[in-house]
Amino acid sequence: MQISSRFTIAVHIFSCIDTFGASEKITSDFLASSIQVNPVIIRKLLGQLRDAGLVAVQRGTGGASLAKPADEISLLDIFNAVESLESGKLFHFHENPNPNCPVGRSIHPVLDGRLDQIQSAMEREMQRITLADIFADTKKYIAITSHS
Amino acid sequence: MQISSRFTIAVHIFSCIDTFGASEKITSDFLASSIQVNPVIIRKLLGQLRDAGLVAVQRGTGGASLAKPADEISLLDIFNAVESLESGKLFHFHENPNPNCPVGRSIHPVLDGRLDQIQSAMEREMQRITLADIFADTKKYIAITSHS
DNA sequence: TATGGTTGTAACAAGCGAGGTTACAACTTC
DNA sequence: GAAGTTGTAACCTCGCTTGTTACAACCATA
Repeated sequence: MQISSRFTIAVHIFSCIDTFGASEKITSDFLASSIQVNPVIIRKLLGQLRDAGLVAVQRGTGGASLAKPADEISLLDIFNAVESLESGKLFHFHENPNPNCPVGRSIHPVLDGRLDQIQSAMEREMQRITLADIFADTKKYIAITSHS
Repeated sequence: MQISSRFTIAVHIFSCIDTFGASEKITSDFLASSIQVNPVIIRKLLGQLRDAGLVAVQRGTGGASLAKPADEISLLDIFNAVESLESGKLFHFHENPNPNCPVGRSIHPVLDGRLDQIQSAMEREMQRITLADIFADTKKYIAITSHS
């Protein structure tokens, strides 16, 4: 099962805030047209990002902005905000291994640490990448492809 | 979205083969009772593991066994065998970013590499762990908890 | 060759989460 | 109050996971 597109959509939202935030009001409708999904999807996502302390959203008047400097928001922060994993675990373990079987008893103690180890490797990599990196790359890409 | 339990079930299957393979015939019914899931689930999984060249399954007479030495089967091999990701990608990207928006155009080129980088970190960790490691840990755990 | 245990697979169902959509109350500025 | 926006409820569809029954194909052995 793939990780849901909420994650890439969230990054897209941040890139829009950075690119257009100075000149335009970043509403859910504006974002919806860049991302091409329903505005309500965006609002729900912005709600998750707000609850995680990553964005500020203006009620009534409208508009989203960063709640922190870009280099203090990592991809892991975003991932954890929008991808609420069951009890924080990336891997879904089968529920009822047979406790009367030696292997059934041992599978959890043996595997749990390994699964954490794998998940940690992924999280470490996500933590190393911040929005500052993404914004820099986006600026570079837009500059290269626009001065034609 | 969590990774499906097929992965942990598959590892459980291998542990049973290693622990009981010498003394018992490892049928889908036997495995089903240790894992406590339906035998048909096991047969489908064994089919995927067989197609990936990881196990050998006897038709008619029944029984599963390793198709390779344990230290030549990594958790990544198992993961790829049972968790068929859409086009091999861990992250589901939103389908239609707006090509008329600078950010919509750049989000793919900017993010794709980063996502691959994260997925690679996870895969590298999975590749480092082989069934030989799991089997050794299982033996250790069973030994410790059985001589009471 | 007939029997019994087993695998492979089809067919279906229930449950869950993702993603979509409409609708509307609550809010804020003008 | 009007206009634009957010927050949220309610509902839908779709696909995937997991579970289940059923049965043909298979193979060793009696």
